[in-house]
Amino acid sequence: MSQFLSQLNERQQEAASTVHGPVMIIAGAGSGKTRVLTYRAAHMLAERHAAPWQILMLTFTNKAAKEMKNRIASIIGEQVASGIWMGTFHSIFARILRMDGDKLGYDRNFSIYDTDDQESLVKKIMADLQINTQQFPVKQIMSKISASKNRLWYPADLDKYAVHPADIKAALVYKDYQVRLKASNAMDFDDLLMKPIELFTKFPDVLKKYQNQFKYIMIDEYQDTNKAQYTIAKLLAASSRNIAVVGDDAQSIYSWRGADIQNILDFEKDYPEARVVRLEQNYRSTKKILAVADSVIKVNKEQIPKTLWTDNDEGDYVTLLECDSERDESMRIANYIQQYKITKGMHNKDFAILYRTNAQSRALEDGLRRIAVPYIIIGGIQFYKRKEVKDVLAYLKILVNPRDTESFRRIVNYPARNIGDVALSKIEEYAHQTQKGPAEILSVIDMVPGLTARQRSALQELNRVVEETKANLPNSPLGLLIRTYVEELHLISELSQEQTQEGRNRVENVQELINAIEEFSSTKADASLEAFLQDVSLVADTDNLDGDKNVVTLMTLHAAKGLEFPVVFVCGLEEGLFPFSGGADKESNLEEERRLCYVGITRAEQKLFLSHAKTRFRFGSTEYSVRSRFIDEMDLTHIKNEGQAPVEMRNSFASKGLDGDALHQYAEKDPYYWRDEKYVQAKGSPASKVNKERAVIYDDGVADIKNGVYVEHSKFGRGKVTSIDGVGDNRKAVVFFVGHGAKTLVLKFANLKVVK
DNA sequence: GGTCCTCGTGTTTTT
DNA sequence: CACGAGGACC
Repeated sequence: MSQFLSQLNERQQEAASTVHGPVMIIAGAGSGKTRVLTYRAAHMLAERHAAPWQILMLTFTNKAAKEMKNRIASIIGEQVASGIWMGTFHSIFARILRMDGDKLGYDRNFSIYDTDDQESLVKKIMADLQINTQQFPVKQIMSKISASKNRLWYPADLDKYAVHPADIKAALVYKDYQVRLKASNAMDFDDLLMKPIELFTKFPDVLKKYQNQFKYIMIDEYQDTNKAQYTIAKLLAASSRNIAVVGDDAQSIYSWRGADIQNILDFEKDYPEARVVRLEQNYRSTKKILAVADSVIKVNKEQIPKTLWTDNDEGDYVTLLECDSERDESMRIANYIQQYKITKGMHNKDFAILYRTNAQSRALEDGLRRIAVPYIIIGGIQFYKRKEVKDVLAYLKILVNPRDTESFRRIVNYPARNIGDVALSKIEEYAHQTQKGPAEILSVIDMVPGLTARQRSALQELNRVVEETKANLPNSPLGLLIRTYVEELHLISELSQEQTQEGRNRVENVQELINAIEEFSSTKADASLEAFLQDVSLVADTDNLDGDKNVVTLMTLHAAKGLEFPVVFVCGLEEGLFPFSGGADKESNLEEERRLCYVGITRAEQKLFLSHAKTRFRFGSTEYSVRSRFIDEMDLTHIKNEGQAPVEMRNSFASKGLDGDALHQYAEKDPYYWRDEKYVQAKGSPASKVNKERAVIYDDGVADIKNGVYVEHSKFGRGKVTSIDGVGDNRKAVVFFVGHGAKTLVLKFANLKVVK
């Protein structure tokens, strides 16, 4: 047994050293499952059971993959670790499809359609098929198609099992949808899982090739796999049977995306010889936090019984906050953060605020801004989904995949070229007739009947730029090439015409995208444009969470899975919101909500806060809410109910350094101010803005400077802050220095240090 | 074919 | 309330 396995407990060792045959690791929250997986891989490599490329590790998020790769690298070295096939199901199988997808009739440069692309395509199909979108909403049809694919159903299956008129329509659309995707040389997210199965079933030799290569398979978060993922794993592991899965049925929270908890419950049926290891010692949380988590989860009927225990301290009580409104909730959370920083010496990055829906973040942000606590929001609107970014990406996609109709449609009239629906359909018609992609028609645009001279010349110019860029693609630095491309397309000048903050942000986002390309091309082994496009199609916001920044983290409970923080706030514990109900709530949905609650609680290491608001602004009006049943299910002996906020605090908005009205005035004048990262960048933190919407507000040092705090100035020495005012770059403090008297200092320049 | 405006609608969670 | 889609007008 490798030396380093001694760093694991007995159960963990068993899981990590059982290399051959099927293994199921039931790993409770905080029981060190990532540790086990990484040590298991390291052990296999160190003992020469396997070469790196024979190991396939599938994770749920890119972030998890990255982290594991780093950890393995730190144990046995970068060189070896980088050879492991590690990534999300989607990214690994996209890679495989790029190599072998040609057998299914796809070009290796296939596009990956995101939800927007899907929607626009489905909409078009429904219009062509004359299906009423009032009666059958596009979103509904889309989700039926997606659900079918996750179940590995083809259009005929959906039709056969239809129980609702919408199912029949969906089957019709689905059929056409697949035809058009293929014609566009494109796949959607679901295809990335479904097509490999098709590939493996139709071409047994291809399956054999990968079976021979991947001698050892490990799957993280197995409870969240869907039918398609399950099937892929089963196919690949069929000959070696060296498959190790890690999961926790109590943390299954993705059934709405087709995840089937049965996959983990039935593992032993599929692999009767499986070794089952249970990891029940929690290293993360205090006894009280675990007890509360346990009291919630045990209400669920459907679960594998298990006892999670810990050697950690008893810990502090869990604090329950009864708030008047979401505004009150945010203020009290912010105040606790401030208080913990001062009295317990904690840092911003030690806190996480978790909520059920993204919409809740607004109010919470307000609370943090009032007392100048820097934060980052994970999720929300994603960088790669922004219009201006998608436009540029669409221009890039038509370079490598000229058959991509959605991308073509997106860019053909942006910037304006006088191409409307009429002209577009003429082009598409011609493309269809000549069996070509729409972007390929550009070079023979004169052949398309019925276009005006103005339209022709605009498209010829577009063609010139596209062809030129294509010609230079193989032998120019990618970043520079794209920069020129964007320049020649006048994309930036188009955006700069808007003299608004919004417009300036857009320009910045485009620049940032180009920076991302440059970074990609200088760091990746496969630095091709195709690889880049594939990569960005599959990134999520959560992937970019970096622990380096000292800021409070705000995110949904879903996004929090797999993470941990010293102090966690789970807020909005109200009936209807959490558990969330969209009308009829079935018991199984409720159980999933409860698991989500369990996930939230178990993110906390030392201290957990729970909160609910008695009134909440929803659907445009203030509604009364009843506190969540989850609170009532909890073991109250570990919970301290703080009740309502003390009266003085409820009235003390103005004394927190920033007056409410002033804040709103400022926000109105410049709504993007708060989301502007430039301020932080000026302070010497040049982090990439990619995926970081609504990011950091203040540099941390500035946030700590408050009334009454002692500070050190390079020239005046020590002083005491007597008042403070303003926001951002204009934030000023009056500081009384011994021997110098009171000075008004602009914090941005003064470079004050807080004296502890 | 573009733009402006109004009206309507909808808000779960994401690879 | 905030945003988008679609309609009317230029």
